[in-house]
Formats: sequence, structure tokens, C-alpha cells
Amino acid sequence: MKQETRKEEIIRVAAKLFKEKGYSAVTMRDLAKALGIKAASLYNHINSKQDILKTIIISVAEEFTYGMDKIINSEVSNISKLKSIVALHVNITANNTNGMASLNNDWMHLEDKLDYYMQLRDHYENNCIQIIKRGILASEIKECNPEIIMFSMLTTLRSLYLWMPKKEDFNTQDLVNNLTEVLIEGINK
Amino acid sequence: MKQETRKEEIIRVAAKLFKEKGYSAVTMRDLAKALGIKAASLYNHINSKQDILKTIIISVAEEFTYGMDKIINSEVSNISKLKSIVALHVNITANNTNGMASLNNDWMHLEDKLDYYMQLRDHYENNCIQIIKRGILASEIKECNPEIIMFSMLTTLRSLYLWMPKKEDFNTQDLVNNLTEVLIEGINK
DNA sequence: ACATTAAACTAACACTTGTTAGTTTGTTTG
DNA sequence: CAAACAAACTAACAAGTGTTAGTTTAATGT
Repeated sequence: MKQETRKEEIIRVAAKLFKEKGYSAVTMRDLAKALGIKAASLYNHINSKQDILKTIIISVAEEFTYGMDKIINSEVSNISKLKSIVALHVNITANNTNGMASLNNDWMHLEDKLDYYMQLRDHYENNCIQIIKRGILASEIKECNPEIIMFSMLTTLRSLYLWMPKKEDFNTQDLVNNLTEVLIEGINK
Repeated sequence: MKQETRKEEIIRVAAKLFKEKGYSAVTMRDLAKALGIKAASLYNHINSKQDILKTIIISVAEEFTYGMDKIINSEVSNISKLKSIVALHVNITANNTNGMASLNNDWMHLEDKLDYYMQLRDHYENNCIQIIKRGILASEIKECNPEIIMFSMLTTLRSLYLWMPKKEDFNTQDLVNNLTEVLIEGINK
């Protein structure tokens, strides 16, 4: 296990605070206090508050993009691809619960990286809905509005960060299985 | 149609801004500007920024509480009750999209009303999970983890505010039907 | 032992925050 | 017309904001 740098520690603690109160409500003095130092000392390690948010959100967003690109290019049924999407969300959330909170709630404060983020998100959603539409055409999936299916799936998966920390008795594989049951078997034909 | 008072207008505009940037990132000067007045003038109508948030969130939360109490006391099947919950969310969200955003994202900034809010939320979730558990016992609902079913349903329904404004081609009844199909038929036995 | 460096510190900055006090303006009511 | 009122205004406040500059401290490598 690689030792965490001070910069990484700052970003990790920032993500935790951002989850609890939101980016705008967390001050640099709050963050410093949580680390046991003075606010000015943070700037030996990071460039700006904005920069912390960018680092947190963009890295998670790129993980999703990378994961989705692998899924869409795999040679399996569309239903299997949807199951892989469930697993992708569970795994990323398990490794970075707090980052998921920022991604969900504070993306609008990204400023100069906002366009890039929205591009990644659109790309992701376009791939997702394409899988669903192909699944319907291939009679793997119920004749149902594909946008509603995607909305229902993605909002549930995106909100996992709220819920997973409270349910540590689930291992991630159990959770994937249960979510697949609820989210996918229901639309299965 | 009753004429909107100035206070109501302020709260309505505030809810819109809170949805876009979050409570903490919206300043009283932002709010005043959106209304075409100076920040100090707001205080002829409202007591504090806090008070605006309280008004927005608590009124929506109480609507949910009231709606849920009616549902749980009705004499219908548990599946029907779940369908009524879907309709409850769609209707409240249709009437107060921006308020739903604050409820979801800014409840932690409620301060002295925080305890009361969390009490309402717990009450709501307890009722919801009870319906699901009874549905499973009565063999109306699949043998599936009730907490996951509730989590999936409620996070989807709570996120409707993100999505309904973009899909005005749906009337609310269509939306209720489609969501019921995706959320409930899947767990139906 | 000495030079280097990582990482903390103090002090201060320019600006923004929510809010108050006191005043002005225009409209409604007696 | 005069009184009352709703709702805007200007000016200012104390506290808090992100950030910079310059300095000190303690550990590391030669």
C-alpha cells in the first residue's frame, strides 16, 4: 500500500467535509482545522480551493468514462452490460464515497472545468441509453420508455454514496446482486 | 388564483436560486438582484436567510408527511400503496420542483429545524419500509431485501426534480404510469 | 556539521458575507 | 388633506472569506 502524501490527505479530508456540508459551506479554515493546521499552511500543498474540487470530481468522472468505454466495447448482451454498469457504480462508490458526493452535488461549482465535466457526463449518458435502446430492439428488455429506465437506474446508482456507508454489513458483491435484482430483473423480458 | 405576496415571491425566487447553486453559494445580494431590489430591502419581508430555507424545506417535508399518513391508513393492497407513493412524489415535485432541490441538497443547513426535519424523514421512511415488508409477507412483492427496494424507489423519486423540468412532454399521469412500470412491476410477484 | 527541504507558522490583504438603522417614496385609507 | 403603511432606498457594521508574503521549525541527506 503506497503511503499517502500530504496533498492526497488534504484532498481526502476535503472530500469528506464537502460531503457533509457541500463545497460552498466548507471554508479553508474548516479544512485546516480538520487537519490540525492553519489555513495558510494548506497552500504549501494545494493551489486553491477550486483546485481541490476539480481534482476530486474530475478524477471520479474520468473513472466512470473509462469504465463505460470498456463496457460498451465488450461483446456481451445488453442486459449484461447494464449489470456491468451496476457493478461499476458500486465499485467506484465503495472506493470513493466522498468523491461521489461532490460529483453529485457540487459539479456546478467547477468553473473552468465545468464544460469538460458536462461533456463526460453527456458521453456517459449517451452510451447508457444506447445500451438500453439496443436491449429493447433485441427483445432483451421490456418495451418501456428508455429515458425513464435510464433515469431510474442512474439516479439510484448515483445516490449509492448516501447509503453504502450505513450498510457495511453488505459486501460489494452482495450489493451488486441485490441491486441487479431490483433494477434489472424488473425490466427483464 | 390567489395573488402572490412579495414574501412568497422572494421565497419562490430563492428556491430557484438555491436549486441552481445551493443554499450556501447564494448570497442575499444575488437574491435581491434576481428580484430587482437591494439586499437590505429583503428584510422588510423576511427575517433571515435561514428563515427562507426553513420555510422552503419544512413546507415540502410536511406535505410528504401528510401524504404518507393518508396512504398508510388507506384500505388497499401494499402494491397499491407503493403506487400511491409514486404519485405523491410526482405530484409534489410537479408543484414545487425547486423546493424539492433544497430538500434534497440543503437540509443539513437547517440548524434549529434540523432535528424536526430528520424526525419527519425517519417517520416517512419507516412507513415506507413497513409497506414493503408487509407486501413481502403478503406475497405481493418479491422476496428481496426491503431496504434495497426502498432505497432504489426513494432515491429515484427524490431525484425527480432533476429530471421533470426537462421532460415537459410528459403529463404527470403518464409519468406516474411509466415510473410505476419501471419501479413496481419489476418487484411484483 | 552543514545545506537543503518539507511543512508548519504569523500577520495581513482586499473583498464578501448577512444584517441593522434610519430614511425616502409612493400608494391607500380615514 | 392628512395619516398610515408598505416597500423601496443609502450607508454602514462586524465577522468571515480565500489567498499571499515572509518567517520559523524540524527532519533529511551529504
